[in-house]
Amino acid sequence: MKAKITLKDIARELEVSISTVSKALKNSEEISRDTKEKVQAFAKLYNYKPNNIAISLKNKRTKNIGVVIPDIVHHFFTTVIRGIEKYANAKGYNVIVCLSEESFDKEVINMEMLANGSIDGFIMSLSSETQRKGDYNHLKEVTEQGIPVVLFDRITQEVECDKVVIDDELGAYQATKKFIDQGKKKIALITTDDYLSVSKERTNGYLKALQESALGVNEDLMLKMDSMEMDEQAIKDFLNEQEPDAVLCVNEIFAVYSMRLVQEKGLKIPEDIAFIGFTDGVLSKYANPSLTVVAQHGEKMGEVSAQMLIDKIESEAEEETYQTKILEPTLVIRDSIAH
Amino acid sequence: MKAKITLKDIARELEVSISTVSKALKNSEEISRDTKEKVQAFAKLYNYKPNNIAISLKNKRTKNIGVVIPDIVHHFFTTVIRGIEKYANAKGYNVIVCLSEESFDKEVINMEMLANGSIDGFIMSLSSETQRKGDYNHLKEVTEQGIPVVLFDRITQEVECDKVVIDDELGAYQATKKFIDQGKKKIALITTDDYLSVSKERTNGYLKALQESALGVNEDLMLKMDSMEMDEQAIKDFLNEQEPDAVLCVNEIFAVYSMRLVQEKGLKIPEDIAFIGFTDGVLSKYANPSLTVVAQHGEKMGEVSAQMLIDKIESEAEEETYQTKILEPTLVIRDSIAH
DNA sequence: GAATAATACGAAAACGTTTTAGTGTTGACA
DNA sequence: TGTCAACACTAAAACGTTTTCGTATTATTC
Repeated sequence: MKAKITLKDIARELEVSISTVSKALKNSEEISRDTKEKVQAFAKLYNYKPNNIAISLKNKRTKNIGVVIPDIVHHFFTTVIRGIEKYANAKGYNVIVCLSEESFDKEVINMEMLANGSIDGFIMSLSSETQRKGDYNHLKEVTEQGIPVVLFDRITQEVECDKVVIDDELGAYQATKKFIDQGKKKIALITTDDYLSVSKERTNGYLKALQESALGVNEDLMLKMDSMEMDEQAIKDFLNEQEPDAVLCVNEIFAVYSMRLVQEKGLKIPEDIAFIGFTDGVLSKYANPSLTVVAQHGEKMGEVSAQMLIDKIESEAEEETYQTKILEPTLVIRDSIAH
Repeated sequence: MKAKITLKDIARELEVSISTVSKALKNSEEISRDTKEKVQAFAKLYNYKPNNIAISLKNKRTKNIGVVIPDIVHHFFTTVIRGIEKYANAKGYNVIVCLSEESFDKEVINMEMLANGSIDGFIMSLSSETQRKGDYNHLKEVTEQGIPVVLFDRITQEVECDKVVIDDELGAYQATKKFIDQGKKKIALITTDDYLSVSKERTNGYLKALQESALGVNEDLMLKMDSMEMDEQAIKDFLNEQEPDAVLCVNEIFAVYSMRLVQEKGLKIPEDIAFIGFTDGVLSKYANPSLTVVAQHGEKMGEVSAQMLIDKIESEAEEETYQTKILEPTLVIRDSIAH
């Protein structure tokens, strides 16, 4: 086991000062060619690598980004992480991932843990509990300390920071409109409670499309689930009672599960009943029939978030201007609707 | 914007020394009750939190774990991360996630980046390229520096370190045996090339079960895909030519895709042809029919890995004893086989 | 030959902690 | 009154860097 070598070790070995070693390794003009060559050769031989922690302490820059998300076993979030990781890594940053598991307390603890010097900035998506409580003091504290924050997807207007979302309302609007254009008459919505910012937006888009149409809104055709968990019985009852001919679901799982239910009843997809979900994950692609979805472009979202964050981190300026980037959703047409 | 307060600030404000402040905050016996109360009150008022970086530099402990995996948009790996995160977080550790994207070079770069002080240990699963090349020098260098490493799932015997795997051979053996017991005669295997340690193990289990049975091995019934990518045409051709009555796939995607293919041909699952896959992900659960799988218990694997790593990190002893933990796979029975 | 400039290097502070080894003051005891 | 211990605190080193400022030596100029 050979321990890491430090500047001090090199200095002692070569009988020069630490400053000389440091400068020599940086190819400073101050140091003679002879000394530089000697030091660099020695450093290379012993595989010297500067200690990141020491540099962080000196520079007050860690080159770490904290990512706090509610859940990682979720296709959308993993694609976002991938996008963040890609961009961040190319810029020499590491990504520290923390999971809030939809819990307010965990979100707070994780942020506090990271905010004490471990990271240069946060990228996060709010836990459902946080959105329900509407308590954003942990975010405000962090921004007040001058730590940049980028919120994505599950955001709030109550915190001043950069934000990245897709136009969820537009996505739901386009999907609903698609159903209307295809002559569907009983267009249902399966969603979660409105405290989730995204669910609310999506519901709005659904409502808007229906209001603009001849169909109008029928509250009975809207199923609001209490939590993110699948309540299989609730969906079953809902579909049996309402017998819609089209269903918009706020995620893939609701959609795929619903498809199986109606298929068991002998209905044909998309002739008898059509489906559109949100999130372009593996489920949608490999479902039978494959599911038409509103793609959220998670990877792009991650990249944009990382870019905004790193720009803020690296900009010397203390401008307090924040922007919200709105990405366009795309309808990915598959076999769960006519085409 | 209020900047973070340091020990020095408190010391100056209260006209005591930095050491006194440090000790007072630690409730040291050396400090008088008066002073302790004064310091602690002040610290609380100004929300003092020690700087993690400074502590890391002092202690030579970062309380960070580096996780290097090939891919994050993959259910198995995300469950492992969740397991790691859960355990690590409970122990006060943060998780830095790096993606090798199945690339040897990225794996090396990521490890080098983290090995210079950023983390206390690694948990990793090898990239396919690394396994193909068989070059593990980056791992050896790290272990030689005394940085503990835990390999999981995609491992190698060429590096001395702790390891966690599931018994892939046993899983495949049990699955194949299940088919045999159910009277299947033409049992096919769809796998990837053998350089992936897990594929090899699974193939062995499949072969072993067949050899022990009256059926024996038929090489034609084995399809080896070149890469992890789905080659849809290859699978289509294979199924058409061989017409198996049972198929074991090394992942969910191969299985779900295959199921759709045979359903389009009018075959009934599981009567005409049965399927078992690996990885208990969302796809298996929501596929139609739902897919029987060999569950890999990713979350458990993550927890065990994190536990082994943190034990090593925190054990003072310099024992050079390494263990390999083998987790038992479980067959999760669903509708893609008779039951 | 003296003043100046250029060269090559080192000392020391700084980042924010922790911790060891003092140090000065007080009170008790013989 | 001198010794010793207890108490409450401080100085300083250490972790591994970077960087500013200072300085000794040599070279250049008039």
